[in-house]
Amino acid sequence: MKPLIHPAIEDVPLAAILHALADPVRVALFAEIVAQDCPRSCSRLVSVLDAPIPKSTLSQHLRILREAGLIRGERHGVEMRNASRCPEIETHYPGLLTSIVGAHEIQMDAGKKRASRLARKAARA
Amino acid sequence: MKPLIHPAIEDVPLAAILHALADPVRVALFAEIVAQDCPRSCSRLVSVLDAPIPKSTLSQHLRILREAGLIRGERHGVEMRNASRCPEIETHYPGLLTSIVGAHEIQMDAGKKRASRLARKAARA
DNA sequence: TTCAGTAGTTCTGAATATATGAACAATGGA
DNA sequence: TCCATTGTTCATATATTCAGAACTACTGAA
Repeated sequence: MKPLIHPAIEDVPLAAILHALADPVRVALFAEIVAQDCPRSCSRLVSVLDAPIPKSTLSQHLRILREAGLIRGERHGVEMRNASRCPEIETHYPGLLTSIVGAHEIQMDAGKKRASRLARKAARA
Repeated sequence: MKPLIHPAIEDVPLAAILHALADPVRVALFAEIVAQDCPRSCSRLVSVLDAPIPKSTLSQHLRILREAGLIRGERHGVEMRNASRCPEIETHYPGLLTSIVGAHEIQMDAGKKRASRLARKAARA
């Protein structure tokens, strides 16, 4: 089992941070980790996703978030706990993560509204 | 010559916006377009990049920015003028682009400082 | 009108990245 | 020890991206 990589924020190119969050699954995972104050295990994280994903894929996604400096992972026995590194990043790139997570929530809300509009329309027909 | 695609912001997934900006060349292009108040032609844009890139690559990068709703392109005679769509996006995702462009500038400054530190070190040796 | 030059675009194959099933490693009980 | 649980790594099929070559579209000059 290879040791986990946690780069210093100043060593992470902005492109890597944006790339890590430029994936619907990964923003959702990150937003959940940020929202909860206690670290989340991988298996608990899957449950917040719309569609279930294979665990190998989840593992890769979390590695990308980790190596982009966005989360910190710690192995506790058999499970892996994932915590956000927001405060560190906030000092280096003020407002960046807040606005991205905010945009993600705006998008989720818009999606819900669209879905319920479609549902009402279907119910009338 | 295919017509240019300019999607409505609400139809662009957040992932597409972040993906478009998750590339060093594309953020640099976008930051330049945002910084200038008058639209920039493709050829003028190349000059702001550190390394010159082939025009086919530039064309693809600008298409990605366009289809992510970030810029608006207009053909004027033989040239293509690229303008930012920041105001529209700002109303939909407040603060998003400001903080990303801001982060890009922070990164550029850090890069410059690092370079001049290395230069001084080399001069001493 | 034809030609040459300029500014971008599209096509295409090679290089690169991503997703996932299968095999594997690590830990904690029974 | 054996098994269940959690997650990682490997192999490979699939998808994306880059950049050279060929192309389109427009302009001005002859």
